[in-house]
Amino acid sequence: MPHHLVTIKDIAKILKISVSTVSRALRDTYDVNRETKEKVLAVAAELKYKPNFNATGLARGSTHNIGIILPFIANYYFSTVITGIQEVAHAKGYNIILFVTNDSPERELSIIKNLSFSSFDGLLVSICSDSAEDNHFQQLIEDEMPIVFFDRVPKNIDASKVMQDDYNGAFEAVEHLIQNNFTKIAHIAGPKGLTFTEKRLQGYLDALKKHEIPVNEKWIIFSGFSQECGEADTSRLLACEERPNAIFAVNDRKAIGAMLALKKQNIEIGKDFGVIGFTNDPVSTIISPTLTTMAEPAYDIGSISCELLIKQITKKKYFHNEDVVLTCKLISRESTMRGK
Amino acid sequence: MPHHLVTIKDIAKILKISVSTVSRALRDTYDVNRETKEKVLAVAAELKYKPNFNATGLARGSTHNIGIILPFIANYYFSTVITGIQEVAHAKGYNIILFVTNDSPERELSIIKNLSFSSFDGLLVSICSDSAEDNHFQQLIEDEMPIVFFDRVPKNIDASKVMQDDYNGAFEAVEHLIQNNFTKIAHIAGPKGLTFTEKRLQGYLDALKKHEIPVNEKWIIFSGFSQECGEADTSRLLACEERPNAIFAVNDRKAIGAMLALKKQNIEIGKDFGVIGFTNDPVSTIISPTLTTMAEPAYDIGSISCELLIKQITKKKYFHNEDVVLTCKLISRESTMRGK
DNA sequence: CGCTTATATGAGAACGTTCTCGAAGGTTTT
DNA sequence: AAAACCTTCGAGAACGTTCTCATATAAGCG
Repeated sequence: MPHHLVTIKDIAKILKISVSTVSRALRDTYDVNRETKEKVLAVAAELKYKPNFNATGLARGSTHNIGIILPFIANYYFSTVITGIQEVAHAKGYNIILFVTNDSPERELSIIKNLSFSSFDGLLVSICSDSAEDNHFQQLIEDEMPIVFFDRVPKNIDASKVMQDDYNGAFEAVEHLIQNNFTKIAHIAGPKGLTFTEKRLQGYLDALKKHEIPVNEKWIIFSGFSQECGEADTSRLLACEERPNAIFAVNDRKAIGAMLALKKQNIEIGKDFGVIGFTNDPVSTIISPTLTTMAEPAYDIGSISCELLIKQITKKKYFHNEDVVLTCKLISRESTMRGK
Repeated sequence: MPHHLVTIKDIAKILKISVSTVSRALRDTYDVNRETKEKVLAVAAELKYKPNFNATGLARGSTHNIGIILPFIANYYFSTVITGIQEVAHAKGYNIILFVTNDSPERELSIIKNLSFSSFDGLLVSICSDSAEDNHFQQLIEDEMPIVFFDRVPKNIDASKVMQDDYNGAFEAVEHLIQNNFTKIAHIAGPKGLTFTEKRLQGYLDALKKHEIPVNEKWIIFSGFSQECGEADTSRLLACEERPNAIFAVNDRKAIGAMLALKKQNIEIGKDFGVIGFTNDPVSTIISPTLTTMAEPAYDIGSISCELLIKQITKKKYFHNEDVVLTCKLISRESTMRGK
């Protein structure tokens, strides 16, 4: 039994009216008789009519799709963001199409170059670490593609951006360490060049400044986001002639790496050495001691980005770029409760 | 500067040839002169021509999209599967469209009911826990929608399925416990009714049988997949008058929950009590003691499912359903190395 | 009761492709 | 030199919608 898709024509034929009327009845346009509209809807429901998005896309120049471009998907933060995006997209009748860059600028570029304009109403993007290629996004924007950046946002592009309050989050995290008597604080940072790496670094620096703690350049290390990086960075830190007694890590995975390195040297975390992370990845409650962290509103980042994008898509002409900054929340756990 | 999309017509006009020729030149069909083909490709590249997928979709009845329907995305297993899918989809020029059911049968149903047939060339699906509604998938299949199920597959549907070897994985896991002198083995299972819950249970039962260990019905608990469930199940287990001394958990998250419950009662894991999980979630190396587990080939599940689907899409007529079963691998860690 | 204005509908072009058919010209066969 | 074939291309329909325009009928107005 070959599946014959139900089209608007079938409905028209059954009711002996024209396709245009059916088309109008199916949408919420008003120049159609109440009665005929109801009839059409009834038949459509009965036949299980579903619109052909290719056809509507072709005719109206709009699809039901929004694209997401991001570095990874297999990690707590991003997969939670996607969940948030998915939720509002689904509610508003949009499909989401996923593009994963693996944090590779080449892959990012290739994705954008091959992007079929006609396939998306808009784009949600979190750029990859070394995305020097701001101008490709610039090109997209000039071509009037609605776009909102989240989390990892480019510096020099005028577009809507949604992110957490990295600066104040970092500031509070460091102050929390200080308040718990950890004053020799190192910072395991993210890769250079990423806006939020810089903002978290600045928060760290300013918190030290406020409390008149001198900055030790050797205690600031830039590297990737992985647990392994955190572990390696910490080993380097512990080899310094002047050892720190606390670490503020740019994210939880690196903080976990740090804890593993500390454990290997039998340093008692939370007592002799404080560790604080960023994100509130569920692992932070599983490791022992449990990890203090700045919780990021990942789900909200996703849902708000998506709402903003849809606003931009639908209001196109009257839309002004918006920056949304969401606050983080300190979650105090064992890794910073100083005993001494 | 309003963005004027370049179409096949533009190319035709420039070269003073017909659109049909351009269309042919752009694809790999052979009845076109080598020279003209090269000219067309050159102009297309210069103008940065990109095909309009809505138009090709309409004309050919095929899109470049494959849909993924799954319960969750924010967890190690599924996000890794998606990464695998994404990789081959991207390589073969397909986009992936994501639908998350949140493990709710209603949501699953609503997604399928609203699925626009014309938007997908095929579907990759992992059903949700209580998806009694097999017949909706059955309907899709009868309507000739290419579809392959992965991981959480329905029982009574004739379709391609890709999964890990749950039965033997469970069998080996339990044997591993026995070999390490844990013989009073409980099983924290998944929700009833899911095929892989049953297969893992059967592996557990048969391993006990082989080693002539009697089954204790009270030591088999069915519940959800979360860490909290694992913790609760374990508390119940420890309250039994006859206590087990080992747990085989249906997945790592529940195993972690179990470990947390055991720690609260100061039971020494790996020595007095063995715990083994399933999946090889990265957390299993972070918790202390580290968790022994059966590693699932999540990435391969994704990539193979996707390859199978694309094969089904392209060969439609001559395609026969395939079942692919991938082996699991025991990763032995601290939680099962008995001291006594 | 003829005139304008509203309301409701239909005819048909348009969106950007693919695809079928046939024609033109060239090459080989007989 | 006629017949048969091959290669290359163009014209135009088709895919399922939306949208513009025109038209038919009904309602309101002086």
